[in-house]
Parts: sequence; C-alpha cells; structure tokens
Amino acid sequence: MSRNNAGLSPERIVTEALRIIDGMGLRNLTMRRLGDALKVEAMAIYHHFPLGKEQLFGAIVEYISDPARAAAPRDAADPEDSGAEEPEADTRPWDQRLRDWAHDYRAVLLRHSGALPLMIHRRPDTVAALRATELHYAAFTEAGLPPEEVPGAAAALDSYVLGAVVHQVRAEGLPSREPAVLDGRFPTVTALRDVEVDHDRVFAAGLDALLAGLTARR
Amino acid sequence: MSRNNAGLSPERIVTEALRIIDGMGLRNLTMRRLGDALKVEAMAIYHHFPLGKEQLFGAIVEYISDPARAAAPRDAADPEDSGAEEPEADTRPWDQRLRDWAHDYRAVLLRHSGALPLMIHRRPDTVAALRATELHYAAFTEAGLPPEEVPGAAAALDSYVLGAVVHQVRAEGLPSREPAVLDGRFPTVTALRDVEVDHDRVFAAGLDALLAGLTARR
DNA sequence: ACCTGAACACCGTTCAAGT
DNA sequence: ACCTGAACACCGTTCAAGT
Repeated sequence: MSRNNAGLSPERIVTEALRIIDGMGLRNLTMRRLGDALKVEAMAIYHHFPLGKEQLFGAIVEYISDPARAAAPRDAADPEDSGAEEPEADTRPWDQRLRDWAHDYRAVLLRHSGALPLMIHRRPDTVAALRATELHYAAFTEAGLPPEEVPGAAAALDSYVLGAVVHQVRAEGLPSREPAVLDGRFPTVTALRDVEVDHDRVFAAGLDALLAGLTARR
Repeated sequence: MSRNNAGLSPERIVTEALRIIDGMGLRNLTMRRLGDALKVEAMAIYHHFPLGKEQLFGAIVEYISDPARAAAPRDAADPEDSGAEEPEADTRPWDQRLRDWAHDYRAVLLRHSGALPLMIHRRPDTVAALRATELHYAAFTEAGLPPEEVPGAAAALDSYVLGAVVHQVRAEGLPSREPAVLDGRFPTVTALRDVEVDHDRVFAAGLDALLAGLTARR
C-alpha cells in the first residue's frame, strides 16, 4: 500500500465529524481538527467533499435523518441490514408504528443534539427520508384521515418530535444569565415551580395527545 | 460631542445584527461586518458585549424570545408599550390566549428564521420568557388540567410551535441534492404527491389538534 | 485517484493607546 | 467611558505538487 492512501471515505469522515460534534460541539468541528482525528491532512477531506464544509454538513444531516440507522433493532433480527432489507409487511397497528418511529427519531436527535442547528435549513431528500414519509402517510391513511389531511398530519407529527427535542435540549442547557426573579407577577409559575418534569414521560404524553387530536373524527 | 462616541448601544447592536442575519444568513454575521454596518470599528462592539460573540448571540435570542416585541398590536391600543404595561386582566378564553400566543410567537420565529440555530442551545431566562410561561400555565390550569400535568402541556405546546417553524423553514429551503426518485416503494407518498400544503392552515389545524388532545378528559 | 504542503483572505479576540 | 488600530492565533479554501 502506497503512503498516500489513508483509507478515507465519506462515511468515515461523517462519523468522525459526528464524534467531534458530540464531544465538543459544532463550533469546534474544524476541517483541520477533523483531519487530525482522521490522521490525515485537512485538505484531504476536500477530495471526498469537493464543495467543502457545507457539503459535509449536508452529509451529516442525511446521516442523522436515516431512520434505519436510528432504529435500535426492535426485534433483534439483523442489526446490520441498512438499506438492503425487504419491506416485509409491517403488522403493527398504525398508531404503534407512528409511536415507534417518533421514539426512534427522538433518540437519534437527542444523541446528536449538537448537530441540531445543521438540520434547520437543510432538507434531506434521501431515500431514507422518503421511507419515513411513506410510513407517516400510510399510517395516517390507515387511521382513517381523508387524503387531503394526511400531509398536514404528518407535518404536525414531525414538528412535534423535532420541537420536543429542541425544547428538551434547551431546558437542560445552562441558563445564559442569572434567571429572572420569580415574583408576584407570575403566580401560576410560582405555584407549579416544584412540579418535576420527566422529559421521556412528557414527550410520550404530548405525542399521545397530538395523535389523538389529529385522528379524532370531528 | 467628541469624535469617539458613535451612539452605540446593546439594543442598536442587536437589531443591526438581526438585520444582517435576516439579510444574508447567520454565517455572514461577522464582528467586522457588524462594525461596518454600525459605522464603527468592529472592536467597539466588545465594549458593550465584553464576552464577545457568544454573549451577542445570547442577546439576540433574548430579543427574539420577547413576546411583547413579537405581538403585532392586537387592538392597536399602544404599540410602544414594551415592558412597562400594567397586567390589565385578560378576558379572552384560555384557548384563544394560547392560540394568539402561538401565532405571534410563530410569526417572530418565521421573520427571523435565520437566527433559529441560535435558539437551540440557549435558554432565555428573561422576564419576557417568564411572562410567556405564566400565560401557558394559567391557561392550561383554567382549562381544567390537574397541576402535575400543566408544565408538560406547556412544554408540548412550545415544542409544537418551535418544531412547526423548523419544519416549514426546512420544507421551503432548497434541497441539498437532487431528490431521491419516487418509485413503487412509496405508494402513499406517490398518491398524495399533489396535495398542496398551506403552512398557515396546517399549523392552525395541528395546533387545534394538539390543544384538543391535551385538554380532553381521559 | 488520493493525499500533501504552502499560501491567501478572512475571522474572533487581546491589548495598548487614544479622547 | 467609549472607541481605535495593530497584532495574534486560527479558520476555510485554492492551487500546485507529489505518488
């Protein structure tokens, strides 16, 4: 093997980038630092991502948005089948399919919460994303929604999951200043100050409420 | 007036920064460029934000998170009263208060969507934020929710609004690659391909569904 | 094809200095 | 107190060169 083949690949670059993001935050992801982590000169990365950092960001978003990678193997069948599996009719009821998807998606987003800012202005038009949309549409159709309401319901579901993760990440972050003082102007907040919030439970409850509201016949 | 007083203030700096973000995106907000826009040397900004850009970002988040600034004057009473107004008992029913808040908040977020990435890891512990929480808690309490469920319901509402904006911004953005081909694997997506989505209407419908689901007695 | 190394323009921030 | 101007370390990216 000649000296200048470090075995670099888009996949390896993306996963290493994600490790840096998870470890020290998005703003510390530097081409040079990424190069160091890959035991390579920073400029070598441009050979696999000719359009530079922006393209790398796109690849990271697509990586995260792949529900196949997201799903913890639910029935421990074959943990290595990403992309090549046969559809194999899904027997779970529609609401369970949506709930499972939501929990899996939430889990990846939480695991890579440092990459969330990248996901705002980037739309991953991948097969994996399409597969998620198909799951949503099929489930809401099965739930009895009229066709013209299905995309909206799917949008609401996606909005809720994404927003819940952002909400949680924000709640867990340190305040940027000393908190404003809780005085008489905020009686209800004061009264409920000690209610503990379990993010997992709150997420599940909100999800149930949303699904119930979306599929209730009017 | 001596030569070196450019009338700089945190407020002026923040609004100018927001103008740059709205105009050419977050990554083009540069201390030097911000200085130019303010007719000042970049380093002058550090006199008002000694902790640098991170602190400036925090101020921007707090600015955006102020619902008083967000609300379009609903009854055209006094458009200039931010911060000094008397509570003045709110007579709208609880669900209308929540809906109004949601629409106002969504409007600011959409107007400054370029600043969304800043809002993910920063929690604004301001009086304005507290006022919003008070509104949520009071409304859900009035709706009949038991105290231990109120904070969760408020979290779900906040999650939905934030997520809906991100969803919309993403949907309106240009795809980062050529879209994956829509083939036989995605029958429902194909069938519903031509359903038009009106973001305003979808948002309102999802909001109604969520509020109904959250406050339905079980 | 795949990677290196020098170079360039630009960035955030520090610091000493001006008024 | 408020702002300037030079300086430093670091960044993304280009380009010519190596194998």
